[in-house]
Amino acid sequence: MREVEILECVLELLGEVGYDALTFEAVARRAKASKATLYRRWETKRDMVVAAVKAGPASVHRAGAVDTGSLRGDLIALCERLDTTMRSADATMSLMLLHAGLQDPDLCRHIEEATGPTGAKLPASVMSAAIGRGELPVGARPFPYEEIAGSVLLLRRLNGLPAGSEYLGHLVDTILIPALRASANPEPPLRAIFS
Amino acid sequence: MREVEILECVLELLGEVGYDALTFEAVARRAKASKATLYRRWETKRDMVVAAVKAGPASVHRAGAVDTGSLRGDLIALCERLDTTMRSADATMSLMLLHAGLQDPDLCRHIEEATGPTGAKLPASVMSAAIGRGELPVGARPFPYEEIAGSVLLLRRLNGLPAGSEYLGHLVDTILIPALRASANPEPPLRAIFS
Amino acid sequence: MREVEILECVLELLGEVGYDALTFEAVARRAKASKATLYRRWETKRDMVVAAVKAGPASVHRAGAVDTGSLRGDLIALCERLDTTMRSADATMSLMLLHAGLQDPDLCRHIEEATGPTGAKLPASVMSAAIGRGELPVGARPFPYEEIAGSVLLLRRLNGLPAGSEYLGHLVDTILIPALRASANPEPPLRAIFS
Amino acid sequence: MREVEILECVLELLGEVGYDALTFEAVARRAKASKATLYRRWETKRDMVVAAVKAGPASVHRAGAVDTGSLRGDLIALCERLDTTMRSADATMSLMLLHAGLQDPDLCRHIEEATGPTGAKLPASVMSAAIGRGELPVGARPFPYEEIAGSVLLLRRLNGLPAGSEYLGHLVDTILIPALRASANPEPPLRAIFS
DNA sequence: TGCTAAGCGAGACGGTACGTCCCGTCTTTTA
DNA sequence: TAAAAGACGGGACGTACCGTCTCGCTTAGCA
Repeated sequence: MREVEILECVLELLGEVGYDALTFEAVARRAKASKATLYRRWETKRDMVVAAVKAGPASVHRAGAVDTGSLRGDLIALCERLDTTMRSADATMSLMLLHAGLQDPDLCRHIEEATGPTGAKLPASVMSAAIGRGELPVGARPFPYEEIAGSVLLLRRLNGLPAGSEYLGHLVDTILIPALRASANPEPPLRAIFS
Repeated sequence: MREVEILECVLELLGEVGYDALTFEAVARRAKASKATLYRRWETKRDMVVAAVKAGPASVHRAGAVDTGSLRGDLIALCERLDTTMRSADATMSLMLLHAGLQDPDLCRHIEEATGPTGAKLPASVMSAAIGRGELPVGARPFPYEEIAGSVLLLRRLNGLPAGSEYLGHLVDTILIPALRASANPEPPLRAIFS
Repeated sequence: MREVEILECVLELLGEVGYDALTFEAVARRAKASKATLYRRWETKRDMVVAAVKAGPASVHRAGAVDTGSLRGDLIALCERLDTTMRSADATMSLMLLHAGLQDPDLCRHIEEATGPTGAKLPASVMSAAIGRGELPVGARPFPYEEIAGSVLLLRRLNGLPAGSEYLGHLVDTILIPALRASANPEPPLRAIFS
Repeated sequence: MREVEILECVLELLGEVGYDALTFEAVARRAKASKATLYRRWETKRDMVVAAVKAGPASVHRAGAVDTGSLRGDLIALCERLDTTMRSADATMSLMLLHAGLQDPDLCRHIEEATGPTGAKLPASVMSAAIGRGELPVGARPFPYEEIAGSVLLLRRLNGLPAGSEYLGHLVDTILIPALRASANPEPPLRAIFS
């Protein structure tokens, strides 16, 4: 179908020139399509790119499971993988996908499916291993990791700040692990603890 | 000096049409300046906007101190203020400033000075009050808040996700407070706790 | 068709501001056309103007035939008409048309057709009348007039020199009439005459 | 003096890029002069170029006298020299100099002095030789040649038309020689001749 | 000897036009 | 009969000159 060929061109061009420099004109040229044909299908550049990403083939870099033997090590490994994922695309692309994707659960899912374990999710295997080791209480939930890690690393990436092992260690120790530990019984009455 | 007048126009236009739609042409028209004059000073739109923000007057919306009587309330109030700050500019603006600014400590400081208490910092008064109330241990440090709150809220803002009181409560309870509590003596040996 | 409207504007502007001051921008403004539309059709200003002149309607100032009763009078009248024609356009226009036109027989013919009897040609009626009066020998040919008159008058015009009746009389008496008379039997053996 | 250096740059640039493409900016750059300095001296580009040509050194290509043994041969040789002279400069330069120069007798003389025998004048030696041979009557005057040759050849040059020996022969035979012969006793009553 | 004033370079300035590119809409042609 | 091909008005891009102007910095000459 025509649409598929067009979207392949979109992805090619995205890779070559980035999101900002991608134009309808160039897509039409590359796909030997009429601009009218493009506009008939997608109202905006964003729509077109989103469609292209949705249609894109699952990028098969399925990495293996994470298991370093400790929660701390696992979390750092996951963060590193996530950071790698982010730095592999260009900044605008990352941003565009985030900007577009998280408004669109559909696309969000497509990206996850397409890109495999990105480090944005905290795998159940890591959780259960940590609980088994006694590092996390039974009932701990992945929310803190998933809410925090992506945001913090993306912004550091956008801002050109490093996310080296020192920083990641600090992040894991002072934020992620305390929050994960507390996630089993959320919102305990504060008084109770210190009384 | 000519530069000041031009930058005022830049800020006006930024407010009116946003970053993406801001053009050299429009700035030149508004400032009754030649395009050559603009290009002589700033190579790119980003440079020009950054200069405008740096030069911009302190935006006097100095809000009062936060003191709701509880750490939880204070944190939620700070997050709300931060969210408001972010939503006051348009998305691309926020992003641009972040993208530009955090690479440039100068600009970073300028923004903070210009915009007053944005909610991006955890005021010492809030910390000490919480410690006085026994909500936080002596020695607690603001790092978790400052590292997390900005990132998470900005991304939610960029993604059009709500940051209502329900969400903020959850964020505060499951992430911020546990992490702040743990910040006094970071990296305790994990075993020690659960043994 | 769009092209015709545009070329009309070109001719208008040519008349108003002259060739040198004519710009693509102004044509686009006047014709409410995009500059791209102009550049798509004509690579250079000269091309555009040449096209406009080619397309231009026959300028209806068809003057009547010349017949003053003597060859001398007719020739002076023709020169005056030619001079008037030349001075009606601005210098650069004249030059441009000559420069462009005479390299392009097509355009050359178009100009002649468009502008009617310009005085650049020696009408057959003038020739035959002169022959009838005995002022020219049978077999006289218009070449000397046509080769000379245009060149000389154009250059005087370009150089701002006058071409008044005194000058024209001189030109006719000392150059045109002798040459026309000699044109019947060209290249007579020189000796024969003075022997 | 500063002016001399500047005018040298003008001549250099004239030679390199031609008249049309010559700009005040470029002259200022090359001469390391301020634009104000240029404008203080010359109001227009034409003025500046004219000044440069006036100041330019005499170009010493003084060619020898012409003497082929016949008037016809001499005239053709002179025309060829004139044509060569014209084709040595670029079209716009020729035109500019003519346009500027012939309005300005000063410059006109400067050009003649600077460029030596250009073929634009009919040397007295050629005239007297022709009279001696009986090819021209006593009292013949050079006006027809000088008025005609320059104009006709310049226009052919501007129009890219050839001025080969065939054409020159025709020009000499049908126009120049008859007119020169008639120049001794101008304006004979026409009737007288054919009666 | 010290001061003043002219001339200079440097280049900023508001403008205008350049020629290119892309936008989003539209007709016209081809298969 | 839908798609390609691409013309169209619009408008921003970044560059180059225009002609005017204000700066300091020489560098005299005059005091």
